[in-house]
Amino acid sequence: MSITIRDVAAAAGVSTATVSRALRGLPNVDDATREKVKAVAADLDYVISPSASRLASGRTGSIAVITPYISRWFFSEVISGVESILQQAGLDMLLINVGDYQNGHARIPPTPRLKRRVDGILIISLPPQDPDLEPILNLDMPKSMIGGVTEGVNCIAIDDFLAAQMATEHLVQFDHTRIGLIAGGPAEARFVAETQRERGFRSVMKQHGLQEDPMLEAFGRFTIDGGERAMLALLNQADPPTAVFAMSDEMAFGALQAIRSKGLVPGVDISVIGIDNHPMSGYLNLSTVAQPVAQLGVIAAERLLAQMFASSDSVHKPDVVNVATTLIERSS
Amino acid sequence: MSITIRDVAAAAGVSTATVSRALRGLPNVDDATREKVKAVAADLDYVISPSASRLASGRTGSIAVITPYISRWFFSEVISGVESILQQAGLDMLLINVGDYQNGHARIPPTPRLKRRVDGILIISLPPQDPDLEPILNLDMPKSMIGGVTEGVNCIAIDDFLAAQMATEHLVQFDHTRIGLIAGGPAEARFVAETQRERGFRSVMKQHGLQEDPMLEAFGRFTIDGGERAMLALLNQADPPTAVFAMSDEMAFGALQAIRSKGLVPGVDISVIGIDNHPMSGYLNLSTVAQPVAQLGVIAAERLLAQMFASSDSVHKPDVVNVATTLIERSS
DNA sequence: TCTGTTCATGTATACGCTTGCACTCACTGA
DNA sequence: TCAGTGAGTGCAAGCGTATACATGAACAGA
Repeated sequence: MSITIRDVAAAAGVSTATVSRALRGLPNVDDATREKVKAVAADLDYVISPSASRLASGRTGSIAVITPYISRWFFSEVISGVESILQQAGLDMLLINVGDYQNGHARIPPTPRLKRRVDGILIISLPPQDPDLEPILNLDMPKSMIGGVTEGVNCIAIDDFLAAQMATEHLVQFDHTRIGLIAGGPAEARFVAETQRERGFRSVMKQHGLQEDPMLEAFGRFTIDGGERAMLALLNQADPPTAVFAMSDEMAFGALQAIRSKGLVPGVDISVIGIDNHPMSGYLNLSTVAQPVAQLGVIAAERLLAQMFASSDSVHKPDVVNVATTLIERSS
Repeated sequence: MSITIRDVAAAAGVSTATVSRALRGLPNVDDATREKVKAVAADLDYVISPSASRLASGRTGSIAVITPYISRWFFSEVISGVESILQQAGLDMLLINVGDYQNGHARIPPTPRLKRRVDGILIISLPPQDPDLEPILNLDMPKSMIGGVTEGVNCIAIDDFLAAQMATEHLVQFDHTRIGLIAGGPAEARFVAETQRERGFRSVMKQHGLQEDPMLEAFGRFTIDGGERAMLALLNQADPPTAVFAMSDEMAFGALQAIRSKGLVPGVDISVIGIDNHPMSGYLNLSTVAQPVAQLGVIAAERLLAQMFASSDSVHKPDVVNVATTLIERSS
């Protein structure tokens, strides 16, 4: 019923081998032959059967993107960047949301879905303690990871340590001494980025001889709501902070809201700075450390492709790429 | 090198046919045999080769999700909803961004990527005039569409006409008479939703005998920036509106910003209402008509699955499902 | 006892392509 | 002239599974 490579071969008067080579752009095909085959294929509206091609060649032509969220801003931006590269390369993207169990669904281990199904894996910000992470890393195929520096894997991230330092330093330069921290969650459930940002924060505090007060630290779960609750908790203390570093802009948005709800003015009564440069940050006048989020996805995808198509003799050494961040000063 | 169904068959002392049936849960397999096969398969760490399975069965086990954007809030929410259902059903999601050319990439027609590659297609809000739409609709496989009511296709959407009426009515009830409209773009490049929302707006205006002034209408491209520019254009007129209906919350955010930048207070000097109930809307006190975005994706995916697994005798009639919306009154 | 039925299982082919290998032929340089 | 070369092409063997069909056993009913 559906037309196959044999139909094309017959119509073009060549063998199926030649059709296959002609359509895939392989060398050693006469130009005239190639054009004829292409014309016939187009005429017959023929498309290669991916299943057959994959089975015969052993290549799946698709790569898995593993992410804990799909719709959160950071992740959707990264995914968008990744997709643009994969589309150009003609690869399919298999998007796997491993965080879906957080929405009440049963957790489906992703490893079996990967084994014979993809040629490469791109991991977005999985925390090192994620139970799925190790089996994934053990799979023998090219990998690229965004945000979580891991031994032996091609990693790409901003320098979270530095970004946190920039943010904290910015607050210090306004002579703040009681500086609060809105982190994501407790240390035992953190992304690598969180840990680094905390370290950056503490290093600047220490450097300036500022006292770190556990009472000035709260968890915001990387959500707006969480940031608001965290900020309220900080504000409701006897001696609230005069400035706050939030590990993400979205948590900072919540913090701004909390501050206003107390009748205070961000940037006047309390300073707030985040990390991301979320599209809303400009409208909320939030100071932040900008990171090129979609670009992270683009670069990670490009490096994954480089691994996949690298000639085996060009020794591949996994390493870490850091992308630059920029301090953006606004009125908060 | 990699282990096949034959290895499992040999190890379990049965034929490959039995292994295939046992692992896929087909009937007419002895319980003891099935358990043994499963145990052996688990022991050997065997997973079915999707390529081979697809080739032999003719089913691809994956569905295409076609979208004009990935990272915009509405679309990422929908995609997230779709993914959760597909993951449960064990189907792969092939995400195709047909709007990528807007980012300067060459437009890659999606149709060839669909033909032998997927068992079903889920389309998110493609405008009817999109050149890719017709060839996609002509493909002979189950389809489900979100947001664009189209003949012969399973569609799911909110009642955009009604939603716009609710929004406009809300403004009218505050005795506004000069009501502006921030639409997405000009009529010749519109999503179906836009057209419906415009009709809803005009119907209420007409119903209350309010004059529609072309000078009170602007295009915001469904972005924050666009909304801001549109609102500024409206405000810079001799006789600016006293209230504005924006077709999306994100454009409304921009409008709020523009209003404040003119020293005016939203909800006091000028009322604004949007559609979506974006997560930021609460923080910006934006009145809006809420739509269950992720739910749209869930329902569309479920209905697509229903089509795919429907017995052929159960006559399938494509139709339109409307999801309820809710007016949310805030101070804007 | 015999036939018909159902269930459990095996046999063997088809799915549509890729690719190693062999072949032809024109062309080169000795 | 002839071996050597390399480009262009065809042949045919897989790739790993699904499934139509065949087989055999167990069992029921007459």
